[in-house]
Amino acid sequence: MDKEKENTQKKVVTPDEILQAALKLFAKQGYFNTSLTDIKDAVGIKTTAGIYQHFKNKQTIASALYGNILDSLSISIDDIRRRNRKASEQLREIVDLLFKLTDEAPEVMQFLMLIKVTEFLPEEKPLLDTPPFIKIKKIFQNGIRDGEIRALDPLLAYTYFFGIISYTLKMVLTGDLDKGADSYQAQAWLAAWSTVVKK
Amino acid sequence: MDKEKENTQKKVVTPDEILQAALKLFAKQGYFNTSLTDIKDAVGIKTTAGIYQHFKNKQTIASALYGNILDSLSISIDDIRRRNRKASEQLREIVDLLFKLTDEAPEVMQFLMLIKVTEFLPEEKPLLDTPPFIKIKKIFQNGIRDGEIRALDPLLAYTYFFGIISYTLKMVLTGDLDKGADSYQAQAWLAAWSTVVKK
DNA sequence: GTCTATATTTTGATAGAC
DNA sequence: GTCTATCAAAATATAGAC
Repeated sequence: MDKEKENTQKKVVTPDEILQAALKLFAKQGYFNTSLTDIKDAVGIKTTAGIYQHFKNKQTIASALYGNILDSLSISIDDIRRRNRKASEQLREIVDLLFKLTDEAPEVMQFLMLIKVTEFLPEEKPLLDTPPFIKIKKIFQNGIRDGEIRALDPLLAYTYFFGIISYTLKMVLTGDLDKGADSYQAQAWLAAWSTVVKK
Repeated sequence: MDKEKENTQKKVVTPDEILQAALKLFAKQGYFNTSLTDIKDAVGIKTTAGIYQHFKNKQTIASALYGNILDSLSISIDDIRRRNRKASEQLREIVDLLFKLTDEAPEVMQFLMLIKVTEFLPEEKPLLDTPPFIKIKKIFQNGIRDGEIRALDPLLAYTYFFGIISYTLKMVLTGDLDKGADSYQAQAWLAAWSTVVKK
């Protein structure tokens, strides 16, 4: 019995606590392996009924999480694009952000990169059609237009570049690569950038 | 009612029919979104009881599928390694195989690349610890030893190379890239190989 | 706004007739 | 070896007391 709030009565729970707990559980064991009972245990209330005060159902929790993560990412990318002009600089900062997130908020990155969201949120847009990724694709378009990136289908440039970046992060998240993401960042950037740079 | 075998009585079903139907359903809608009822409908028997004649439970079906796919892949890779000496040639043929499979047996590739198998088969080894992928990693080790591939951690070589290949295939499987996989093969190979080749 | 208690539904799974 | 019939378990979800 190493539960923190054992037998205390009427613990008060906020929507954000629920989201945090759900994120951890979804990242660790997947959406379908996580029941509302698991979530209620994690936030320390006695029944699942408390959850329904804040969220309509389990899907809504996942949807809110997905939305929050994409919003936050979108804002970061806006900021990066504002502060940098060259595609190489923008991509470098995005890579920096993703590697940092992998070390500091792995659950967020698991949700973003490992989990197939459309499997439990069929209403949601596929990842590539969401604002942050639309913006990233735009960076490749501009990079090609400006001659920084070699002439090829922008979507393929995106694919090669993020193939390397996201597979590296995936290997870190799964533990197949056993050091922190930051250990691999410099090399991965070089490898990824070299696939698209105009020489 | 466009069901083929409507109202015929006592349809006989083989284990392989069940596996094929399950593979399609798992690939299309995911393991957890696929019930035994879905599978029984797909194979055209009247109740789920018939399935239990051939498989102990739902997990066993997925496990058999996973095993079959890995076995088949392993055999193909053995064959490729036997017929080719250089790492570049071996990898080229493996890439060829994977792109062909993506066009000709997309469900198999979905199972292999898009589905997080450990989520519903917790007993199974992670993909990278299975024979076919152990052999692929070996190819990178040998390539480095022989000076064909530049000196770097073999697992990173694997990561960069297959980052590009598998992300490209993933984009095809999800429909984000809208032509057949074979349209992208030559370019993807060049991009992937260039990240590891010794120049 | 959390609690007790319960309803509802779905799904995985089995027993025994044919 | 498929069928009918049924079970058991688990999970989502709700009603109403406090």
